[in-house]
Amino acid sequence: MSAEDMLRAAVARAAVDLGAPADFAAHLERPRDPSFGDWASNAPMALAKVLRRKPLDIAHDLVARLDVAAAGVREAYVAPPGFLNFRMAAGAEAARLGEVIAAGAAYGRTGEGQGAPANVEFVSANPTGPLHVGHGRQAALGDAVAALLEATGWKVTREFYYNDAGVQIANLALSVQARVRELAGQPLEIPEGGYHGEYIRDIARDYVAAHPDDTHGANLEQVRMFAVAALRHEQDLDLQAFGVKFDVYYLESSLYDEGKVDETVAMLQAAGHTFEKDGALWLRTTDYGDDKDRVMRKSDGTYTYFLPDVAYHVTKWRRGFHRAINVQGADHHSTVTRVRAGLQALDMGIPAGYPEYELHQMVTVMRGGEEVKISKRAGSYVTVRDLIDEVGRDAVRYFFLMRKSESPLVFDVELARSQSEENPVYYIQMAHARLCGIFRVGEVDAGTVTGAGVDYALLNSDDERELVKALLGYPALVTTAARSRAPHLVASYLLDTARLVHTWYHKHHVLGEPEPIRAARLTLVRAALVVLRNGLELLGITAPERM
RNA sequence: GCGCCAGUAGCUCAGUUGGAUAGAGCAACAGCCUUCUAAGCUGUGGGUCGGGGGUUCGAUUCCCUCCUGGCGCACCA
Repeated sequence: MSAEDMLRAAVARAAVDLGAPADFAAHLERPRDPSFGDWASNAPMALAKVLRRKPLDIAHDLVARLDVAAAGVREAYVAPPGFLNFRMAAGAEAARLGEVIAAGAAYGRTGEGQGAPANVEFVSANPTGPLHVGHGRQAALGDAVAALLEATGWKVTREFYYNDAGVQIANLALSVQARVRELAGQPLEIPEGGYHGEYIRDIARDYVAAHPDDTHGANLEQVRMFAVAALRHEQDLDLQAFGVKFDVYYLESSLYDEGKVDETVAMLQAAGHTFEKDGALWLRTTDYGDDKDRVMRKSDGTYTYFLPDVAYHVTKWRRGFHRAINVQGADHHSTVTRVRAGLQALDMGIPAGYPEYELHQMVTVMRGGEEVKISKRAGSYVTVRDLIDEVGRDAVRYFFLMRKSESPLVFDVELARSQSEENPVYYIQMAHARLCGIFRVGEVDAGTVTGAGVDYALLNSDDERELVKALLGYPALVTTAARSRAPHLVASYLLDTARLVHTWYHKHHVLGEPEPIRAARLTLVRAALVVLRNGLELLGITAPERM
């Protein structure tokens, strides 16, 4: 039992003695201001109502009854308006650094998910163009959310859904065909809703080279397949450059090929939630919270996008993913209610909140102080690879993750480049590299630093105590970030912790100090390295040993 | 008009199940390199947490309402 748990239990025990309900759970927190001690509890205020007494009176009674020396508490005192503040004995908290080191790469990981399968779907770009910055944000976010779930005990599958069927792909095929014909000397006629990007011209050229027998693009199906394959390959290269790996690529077309779309329609009809109107087949999504009913099968006999979406999520459920998280742009939020409604209408026992959605706001790209309008159709573009080439993979990852997903993100390309020296990601990496330097310069084998025999009371400066507290708070941070699917909390934590490291590093030396101090500080350094490395790993950012 | 998201320091943003004097980075100003990386450190100034109600011992946090901005409201995805 950790000191924290012992302290919490002791407070609860004393509270029950004073008449609190037997199941009273004491809340402990790290006070923002160190002058309020190392731990604080609001128990007296929480108990004021049920005990019908003043918080301060309760607080004094609690302190009188508390026996917390065993938990490492040096001093327990009352602070208005009714807090209990605890100051820990010297070294009481630092004594746990050995656990951090022993856990190593596993430090911060929990078994909360119990190995249950979880599916994280992200990027899922149509194969109609290269990945742009919006996809970049989603790639960084989805990968980090997946990593957070893995760190908390889920068996994660990273999945990419290719919308390789439907109207957009037809437009793509026609656009490439138009460029092929242009190459053959015919006038350019890109269809309504077609794609104008330069990359379409490249694909057309490659197509003609690969199919000299079809210089006019007469075989539209062949053009389509060629274009989709080419763009999938491009997107793979983008993802590779970004260091994102998927376990499953799921093709929308396979849902049609395998009859899953038809099957879903039949199931919905059998469940009795459909009706026909104006020559179309509708789903009564209003039964499940939608504001209007939705067309499933258009009057021309083809399906709307939402039906394969439902069929696709049925496969997720049947593949054993009873937890599914979809990372999507907020501009798709209208699909949430619809997909869930479709799954509910199947009456197959899928929970109402399935799948979960992590929606992120848009990315605006600034270049030269002006917004770059992103339009696939107009061909105005900033690709993920452009960004990585200019700013570097680590910085791109960090910038995409440093804000909560609900906030819009402005990515000023030139700013990210010009400020690279003051970039927060370098600040964090520098903290890691500096600490590595201590082992390197001192010619100390980090593996020999385990904390054994160390006098932790020597780590008693304010800087050291703050750093120790931050390191010990890492597992709780990971748990919180995973539960709320919020990698930005990790980014923010790392920045704070790196600051503590730099401050400490500046004030305290390790090498050349008397042996007991040197040993204690080396232990602190190694524990800090473990945390920085694990945190950066979660975000998909490297932890360089020297810079 | 309806729905979702946001509004916190000059700028960009954090703020963990409601807690104490609301934080960080950048920018501004003043300092610090003979010692493990100055890509660093120390200090100073900077706020009507969009407005107004409500719940609470206590609200940036929860509820209501209004204002502003973004996104979405297809037999497109």
